Amino acid sequence: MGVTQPSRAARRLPRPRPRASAAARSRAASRDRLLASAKALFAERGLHGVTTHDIAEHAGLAAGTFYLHFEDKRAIFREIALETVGQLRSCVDAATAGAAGLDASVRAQAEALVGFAEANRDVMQILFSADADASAIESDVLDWLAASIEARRRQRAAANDLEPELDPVVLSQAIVGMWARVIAWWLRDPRRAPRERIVRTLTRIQLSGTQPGAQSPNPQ
Amino acid sequence: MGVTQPSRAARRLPRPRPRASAAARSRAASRDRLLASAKALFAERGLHGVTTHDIAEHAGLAAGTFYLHFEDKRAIFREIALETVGQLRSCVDAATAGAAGLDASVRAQAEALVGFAEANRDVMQILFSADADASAIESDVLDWLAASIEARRRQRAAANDLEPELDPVVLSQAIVGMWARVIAWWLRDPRRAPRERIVRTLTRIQLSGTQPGAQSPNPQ
Amino acid sequence: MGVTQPSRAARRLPRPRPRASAAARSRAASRDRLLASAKALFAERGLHGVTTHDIAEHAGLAAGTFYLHFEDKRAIFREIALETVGQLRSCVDAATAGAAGLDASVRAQAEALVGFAEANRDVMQILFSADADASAIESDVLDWLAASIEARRRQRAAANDLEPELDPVVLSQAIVGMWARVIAWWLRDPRRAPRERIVRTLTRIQLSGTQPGAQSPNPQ
Amino acid sequence: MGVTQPSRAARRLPRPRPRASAAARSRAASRDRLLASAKALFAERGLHGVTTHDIAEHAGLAAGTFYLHFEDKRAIFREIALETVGQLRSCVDAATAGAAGLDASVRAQAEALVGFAEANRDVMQILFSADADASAIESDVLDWLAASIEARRRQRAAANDLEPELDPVVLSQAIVGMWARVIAWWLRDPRRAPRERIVRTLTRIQLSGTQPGAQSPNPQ
DNA sequence: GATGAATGAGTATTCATTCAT
DNA sequence: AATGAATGAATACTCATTCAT
Repeated sequence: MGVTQPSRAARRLPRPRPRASAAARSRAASRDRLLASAKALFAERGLHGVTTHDIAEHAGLAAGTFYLHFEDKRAIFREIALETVGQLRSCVDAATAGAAGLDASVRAQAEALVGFAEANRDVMQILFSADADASAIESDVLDWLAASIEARRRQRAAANDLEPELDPVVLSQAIVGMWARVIAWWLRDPRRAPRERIVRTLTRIQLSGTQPGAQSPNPQ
Repeated sequence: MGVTQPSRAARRLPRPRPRASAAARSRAASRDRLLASAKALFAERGLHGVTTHDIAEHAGLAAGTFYLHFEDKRAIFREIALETVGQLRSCVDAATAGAAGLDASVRAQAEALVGFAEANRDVMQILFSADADASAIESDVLDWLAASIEARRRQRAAANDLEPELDPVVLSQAIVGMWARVIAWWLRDPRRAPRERIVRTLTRIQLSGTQPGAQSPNPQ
Repeated sequence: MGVTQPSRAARRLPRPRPRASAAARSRAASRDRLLASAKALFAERGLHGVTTHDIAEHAGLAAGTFYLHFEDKRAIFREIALETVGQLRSCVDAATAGAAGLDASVRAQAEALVGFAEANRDVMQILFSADADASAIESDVLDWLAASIEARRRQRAAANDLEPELDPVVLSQAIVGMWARVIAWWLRDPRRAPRERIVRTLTRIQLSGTQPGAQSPNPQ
Repeated sequence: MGVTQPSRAARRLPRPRPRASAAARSRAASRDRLLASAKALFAERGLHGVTTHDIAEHAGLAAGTFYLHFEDKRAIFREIALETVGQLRSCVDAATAGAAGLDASVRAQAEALVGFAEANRDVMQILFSADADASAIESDVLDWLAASIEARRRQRAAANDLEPELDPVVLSQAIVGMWARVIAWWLRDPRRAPRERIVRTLTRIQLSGTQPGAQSPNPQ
C-alpha cells in the first residue's frame, strides 16, 4: 500500500482521461493497423490491385471500419504517399545540409535516399513504382523531387557564375527518373546488388552528368 | 465464276486468298480500328481508366466485337506494348548499327528514341507512363531495354578489355529510368523543351556516366 | 408451299430490319418488364422499400441489367411518375373539355380521376401515396394538379366577374389533398365503397366548396 | 435520515424517488434532447434522410446513447407521432367541446388544428408530410383523425335523424386529406397565406360539403 | 448511464465477358 | 463477322445496431 499512490491531480480526473484514452488509443491503433496493411498491400499489388476490404481484412477489422478512419481508398493512399514524401524530404535535406562541397553533397543525398528506401521498403515501392498514380495523389512525388534538384542546381550555377551546359529542368527529370527506376528495381530484390554499389552508381552518374567538362575526356 | 473478281490493285496486296479477302480485309480493318482506339484511349486515360466498351465504341464497333479480336483487355494492352517495343527495338538497333564510335552510337540511340517517341506519342505515353503496369504485360519493357543496354556495354567492355567501374546492371537500370522519365515528361507537353535539347541531355548523361575517367575531372 | 411467300420487298431486307428489331424488341421488352415490376413493387412497398435488385429480380433479369435501362432507382421512379401524370392530365383534360357547365365539368373531372385510378391502380397508389417523395420526382404531382385547378378557377372567376370568396390557392391545395387521400384510401381496398359513391362525394364537396352562395345556408 | 431532503418544489414534480432523481433527471434530459433533435431533423429531412447518428450528434450525445432510450429508429419516430396525435386529439377535442352548434364546432376545430400546427410546426410537418410512412407508425394518424370525424358526424346524423347524403366514411377521408395537404403546404412556408385564411377556407369547405341542402344553391 | 469504436449486412453501381441472333 | 442485350461477380460505401470500457 501507499506505494505510488495516485496524486491528487490524477485522482481528480478518475475516469475522464483514462477512459477517453482507452477508446482513443484503440482508435489510433486501428488506424495504424489499416495504414500498415495498406502499405504492405499497395507495395505488393499496386493501388488498383487492392480493395478496401482487403485492407480491412488484412488489418483484422471489418469492412466498414475502414471508412471510420479514411474517406476512401484514394485518401489512405494519398496519406501514405504524402507522409512518406515528407519524411523523405526531411531525410534528404538533413543529409545534404551537413555536406561540404558538391561531391559530398551528392553522395550524401544518394546515401540518404538509398538508406531511406531500405528502411521504408514498402512505402518506397509504392512511391517509386508504376502505380504511384499522379491522379491519386495531388502532386507527383517525383515532380517534387525534380523541382528540388533543379532549384539546387540553379543556385549552384548562379554561385559559380556558370551557364549550365545542360537544361536544368531536363536534367532534373533525368536524375529522378534514374533514382526511381534504380531504387524500385533494387527494392524488388535487394540481393541484386550491394547497397554501396547502388549509392556509388547513383552518385557517379549524377556527378558526371552535372559537371562542366565532364564530357570532354572521351577522346575515342 | 469470274463474277466480282478482285481488282488488280486488291490482288497486289499481300493478303492471301484474294477470294476470301473481302471478309478478311474487313476483319483486319476492325482489328486495326480497335488497336488505334485503344492506343488513343490508353494514352489519355491509362489502362484502368478505359473499358472495353469505350474502345469498341471509339472504334465504331459493338461491345462484343472486341472479343472477336482480342482475348481480353490485357491482351490488347499487351499487344500494343509488345508491338511497340519491337518497333522501338528495330528503330534503335538500326540507328546504332550505322554509328561509328561510342559517341556517335550513343547519340544515334538517343535520337532514335526521341524520334520514335515523337512519332508514336500515344503508344510511348502508355509504355513509359505510370500505368504501364508490369503485371499487364508479361515482360517489363524497360527491363528489356535495360538488358539490351547492359549487353552492349558488356560487349564493349570485353572488347576494350576494361573492367567497368560501375555495375553494368545498375547502370543500365539507371539509364532506362532516365529515358523513361524524361520522355514521358516531355511527351506530356513537348513544348517543354526543344527536341534537340532532350537528345543532347540524354546523350551527355549517358556518355559521361559511362566513361572511365569521367569522374576524375572533379578534383574538388 | 407458296403460301404467303415473303414479298420481294421483305426479301430485300432479309436480316437488317428483323435482326435489328429482334434486339430492339428484346430490349424494349426488358425495359417494359422492369417498369411493370417497379410499378407493382413501388405500389406495394414504397420507394424506399424496394431495391434495384428487387426490381430486376421481379422482372426476371439480372441485377446489372437494370442499369442498362435506367440511370438509377430515382430515374425509374420519376419516369413512372411523370408518364402517369401525363396520362392523368390528358385523361382529365379530355373529360372536362367535353363538359358543359360547372356541375358537369366537375363531375366529369371526378369521374375521369376515379376511372383513371381504377385502371392504373398500381401507379396511382405510388403517385398519391405517402412515399411519392417530392424529392425523388422533380415536381410534386399534386402541386401540378393544384396549379391546374387553381388556373381553371381563376379563369372562371374572371369570366363571371366574381371576386372569389375563398383563396384559390388554398382551395386548390385542399381539393387535391382531398382527392389524393380519398383515392389512395379507396385503392387500398376498393370494396370500401362503390365507385359511384366516391365520384359523387368528391363532386359534391368540390362543388359546394366552390360556389358563391354555397355557404349562405349557414346563416349564423 | 432527513439529509438533503428534496425541496418542496422538487417534491411537487411528478418524478418518483427524489433521491435517485439526479440520475433519473439526467436520463430524462438526454431522452428529451434526443426527441427534440429527432423532431427537428425528421421535419427537415424526412424519416429516411436522417440517421440515428445524426439524431444523437444533434443532441450532443454519443451514437450508442440513442439505443439506451429508444428501441430503434422507427420507435422514436413512432413515439413522436403518437405523442403528437394525442396532443392534437386533446387540443381538438377541447376546442370542439366548448362549441355550440355545427358551425361553431367546425370552425373551432379548424382553429384548433391550425393553431396546433403553428405551435408544433416540426412535428406536424412530420405527421402530415409525404414521408409519414404509415409502415413506420402502426396506425396511420390520418386514419385516426378520419375515424373521429366520422364518429362525430354519425352522432350528429343520429341526433338530427337525418340520413346523411354523403357517405360519412368517404367524407371523413376527404376532410382529413384536405387538412393534411393544406396544413403541410402552409407549414412549408407560412407566408403563403395568413393564418386566418387557412382557417376560413378549411371551415367553409367542410361546412358546405357537409350540410344538407348545401348543393341545392347551384341552380345552373 | 454514457461512450464511441466496431460490426457486417445491405445497397447501389460498374464492367469484363458471354451468347443468341 | 458483327451485334448488343444480358450477365453476375466484384467493389465501394452506408448505417442501424452492439458492446466493451
